[in-house]
Amino acid sequence: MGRNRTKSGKIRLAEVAELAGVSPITASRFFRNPEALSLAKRTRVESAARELGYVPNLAARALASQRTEVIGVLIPSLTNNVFSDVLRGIYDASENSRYSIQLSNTRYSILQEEKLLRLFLAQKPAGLIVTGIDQTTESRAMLDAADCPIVQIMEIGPDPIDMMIGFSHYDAARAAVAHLFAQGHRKIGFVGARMDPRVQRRLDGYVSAMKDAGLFEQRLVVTTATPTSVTLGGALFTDLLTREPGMDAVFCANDDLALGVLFECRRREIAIPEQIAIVGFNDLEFMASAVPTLTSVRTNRYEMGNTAASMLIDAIDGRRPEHPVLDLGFKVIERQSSSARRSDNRPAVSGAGAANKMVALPSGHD
Amino acid sequence: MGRNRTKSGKIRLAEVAELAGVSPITASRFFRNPEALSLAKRTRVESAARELGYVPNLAARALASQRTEVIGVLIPSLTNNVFSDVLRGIYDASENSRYSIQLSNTRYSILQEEKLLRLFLAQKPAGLIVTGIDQTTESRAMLDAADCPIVQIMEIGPDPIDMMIGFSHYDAARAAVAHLFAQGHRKIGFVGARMDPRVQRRLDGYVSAMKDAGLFEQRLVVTTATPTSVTLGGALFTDLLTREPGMDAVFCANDDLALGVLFECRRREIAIPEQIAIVGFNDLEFMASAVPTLTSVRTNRYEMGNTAASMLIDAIDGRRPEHPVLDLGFKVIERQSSSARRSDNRPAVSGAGAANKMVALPSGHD
DNA sequence: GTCTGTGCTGGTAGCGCTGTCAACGTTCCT
DNA sequence: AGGAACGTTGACAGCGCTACCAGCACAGAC
Repeated sequence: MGRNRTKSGKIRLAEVAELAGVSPITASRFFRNPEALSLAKRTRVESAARELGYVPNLAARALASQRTEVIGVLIPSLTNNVFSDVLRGIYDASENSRYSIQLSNTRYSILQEEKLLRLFLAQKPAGLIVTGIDQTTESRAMLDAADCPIVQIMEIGPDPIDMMIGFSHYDAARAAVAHLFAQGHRKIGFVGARMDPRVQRRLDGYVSAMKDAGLFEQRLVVTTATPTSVTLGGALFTDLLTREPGMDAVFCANDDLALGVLFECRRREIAIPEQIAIVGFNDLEFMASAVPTLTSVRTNRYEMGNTAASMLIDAIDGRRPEHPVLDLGFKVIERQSSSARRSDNRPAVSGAGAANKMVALPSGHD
Repeated sequence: MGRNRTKSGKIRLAEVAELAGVSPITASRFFRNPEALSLAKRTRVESAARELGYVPNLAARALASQRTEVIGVLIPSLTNNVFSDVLRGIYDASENSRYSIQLSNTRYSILQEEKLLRLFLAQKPAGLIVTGIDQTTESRAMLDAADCPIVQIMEIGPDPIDMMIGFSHYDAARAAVAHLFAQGHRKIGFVGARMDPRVQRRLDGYVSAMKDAGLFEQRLVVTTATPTSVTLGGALFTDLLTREPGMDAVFCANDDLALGVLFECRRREIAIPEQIAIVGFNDLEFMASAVPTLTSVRTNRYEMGNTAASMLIDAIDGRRPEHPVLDLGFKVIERQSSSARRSDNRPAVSGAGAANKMVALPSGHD
């Protein structure tokens, strides 16, 4: 056996076929569509492959079949822990499939995204996951013309390219503000960093809610293009406080900023929520643990990535979902930092997040 | 032109060659080793490729050349933000090279690692980045036999497979404990989660430092196999406090735990650092922003990933580094949470981390 | 003038696999 | 009995690229 090995010493499909006593093409079929083989040959090929430790050569397969088993993923940031949750979901879903993930970082640039898209598309990916709904016209054209399934993640909007999974950042922000209104807050500040399209839509949601209540003032909004950080949260909050000392609540575009605000309040001995209420966004793990515990808008990041990859793989395999657009919703998780009145002025010793009251549920339009 | 396009409509090398008026093989050389062409042909091929928008077919290239331009990366976790920094470094370094990254998650299982390694190696990667120095015997054998450069990251140790970049977690932990000793602390607790090999070595460093000082007691150590979180930090600290109420400092195996301890202290109204000092590990961004600011051991995660990928790419291209083992060291960043006496009993309003005093520098053995 | 070496170029022959289509045997129907 | 239908199998011909080696022109050495 193995008398005609490839020079690299690797086992080829031909060797497996020879050992199994079938033609190479039959052995090939075993790996792609085992049901097409008779039970006898199937077991023969299987044991031959196992015995020889055969691993298919993906390059040869890709070349011959004119398609790859690669799912391209375009995300804007590797730093942001929001995306690490999404990615984990994607990788988990891909793990038991035959598809592998090819990840690229657009760095929040739609031009960079366009460039990467061109590169990806040239390699004929099996599927594509792209972030958001803001692409260049050129990118959009390429995606529309692509002959593979595509999922847009992180948010939902009109006119999907193919499939779409996310939630309405606009509605989520409105819900957060509505929650603060319900607690009696009126002068609600907005703190935002990076200002990518999704943060922008959170700002839009905030603005619309404030305007609806006749409470909007431009000086209540502080934003920057700088990437987010805890420290930045403190700095932006300081800005906001200078502009509007009478502020009674802050809605932060993400949880890092909210933590920064919390610490800054502590530095300034501002009582939370008595003097200032805080609401964050994303509901990262630490929010339930902070003192006081921090209210946040929970988003289903892992599920988003996981479902996106599952839907994509199903679509690649010809099982298109009934509903190509999936709204995963959000929840306002109400905690101490925004409760109308604290039951006890000193923090509870009992531990964090004992009772996370949920306020607004699933989501969006409809 | 294009009279013999491939059916998929894609431009092939042959088309480029035809337009440039050279043979396909010459055009091929242009992309692999442009210096080998005469200037005239080089410019002709270049403009032909640009004009046609040629993108090479990587599958065909891989099949013909018997090697891929893929760098395999094996990391134990996608959740842990320590790895997101490392990954960012890796992706950044790969971005301007012709290599692409293939990422897989071992989930802290060396058996899973072995399985993934087998898969990777079968595709003849151009290079490999693996986490840590604890592989199965089988994995080790495969890696030793692999005919591509390999970099081990996150820590350094004896007997590198090929290249290695990281720092001594053992020494870093000893330095953290030494810093606490220097501040006058004696009953120093250890809080650790997940207990992967690197956390284990931090514990070992802590134990040895404590034993050297004759201060080690088993009940000062609280660990769990549970993945780390801020909330867990509070819970483990609570445990520790029950066992040893007289404790005057805690060394946390990572910053999330440290933040959890900080919040738990706040809940219990334990003054930091007067009653208990805190030292974390990794120096994540929020440590400088917390109130009080938190001492931590700074590790060069981005640089580790970035340098690892750069070294690897250089090695693939035949430029092996002078020193295959690189110790990136660490720094104990001393902040309020472990200062011997606070200049002012109330936290400074001025903002965080104004003066990060560095204590122990670079590192390890030398 | 012949020979050797160097720089550049091209022809040939695959890399390992799969798409396509034809062919076979068997069953079931008319 | 003849034929259609199905399930199963195999032969052939590439996929687009590169390794290998041969060949050419030219320069310098003898």
